Amino acid sequence: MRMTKDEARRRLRAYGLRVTPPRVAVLGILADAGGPVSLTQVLELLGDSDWDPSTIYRNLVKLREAGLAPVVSRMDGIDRYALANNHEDGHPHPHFLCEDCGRVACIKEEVAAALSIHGRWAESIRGAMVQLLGHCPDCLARPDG
Amino acid sequence: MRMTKDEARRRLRAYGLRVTPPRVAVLGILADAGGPVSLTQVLELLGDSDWDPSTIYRNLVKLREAGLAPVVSRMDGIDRYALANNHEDGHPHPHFLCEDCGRVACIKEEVAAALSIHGRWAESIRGAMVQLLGHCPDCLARPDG
DNA sequence: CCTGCTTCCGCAAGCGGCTTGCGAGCAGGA
DNA sequence: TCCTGCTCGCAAGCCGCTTGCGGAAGCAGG
Repeated sequence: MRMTKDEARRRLRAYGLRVTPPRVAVLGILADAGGPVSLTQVLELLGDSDWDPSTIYRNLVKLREAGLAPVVSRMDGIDRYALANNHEDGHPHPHFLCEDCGRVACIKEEVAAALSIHGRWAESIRGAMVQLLGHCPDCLARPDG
Repeated sequence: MRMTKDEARRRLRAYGLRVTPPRVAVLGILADAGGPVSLTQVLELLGDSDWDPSTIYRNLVKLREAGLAPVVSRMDGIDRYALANNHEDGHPHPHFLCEDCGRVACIKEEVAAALSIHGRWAESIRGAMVQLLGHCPDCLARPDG
């Protein structure tokens, strides 16, 4: 999932954004993560790079406004971003937040396939962001769950 | 959905909780609301009664620990409480948060019926709290949506 | 390379919702 | 009625998000 700095610069330009060091770094992190990441997670992954948190925050906002990194999950009130990937953008898949380990997983098939809904809420539900809160398979498997 | 003060006192006793004025008031509010309410909503509904917010918070915690008012939705990271009602407790139904009007609705039938899942995530999903984030039918119907 | 407009960055502060420590006060059983 | 332990009010703190402001940097055009 690696992304070269040149690739990052190219993408930023393509979306009409200026190229700045933190912006390139954030893009790289989103690419490496391979899943939805929150502002806090980005900050942690950046680690020792002394960029101001508000700078990273504003860059995430910019990236999402430009369409380069939409918010794919608002689970628990925390916005989580992911790189826009050609496919699966129009139809964001459900996400699962584990209350034990805090991991956010993408539930692509299992629920999405079952959402054949009728009635007053049909349109709302089809367009909604589906979020599931519970215990993930790994944590269920742990004896100390 | 009204609940008399005596009924509230009786319920508190039955769950092993002391009877205090704020506790009775909170119970009454949960009963009147008829839907999931958050700490903030309880405070608003209490209005001019000058109880400290932390008191109400702690009472909600107590009520949920006692099993009298479980958290039925953690949508957007905000805990929402509802009175324990004989039925439908073991199988909490999905909730829908409207991004326009902020209303939380209970989606009893439409999604729940469709959740026949197989595979690695089956158990997790069956036990999970289902949350949907989007635009409710009413807001979709408004022309200025 | 230099200029100048525009955007971005760092700092600092603030907000909303949740949470807790502490001492005074009340509920309720002996 | 008294005593013990739960509860209340106050104050502060935490966490994640958000914004105002002045100085710095990107980048298009000369």
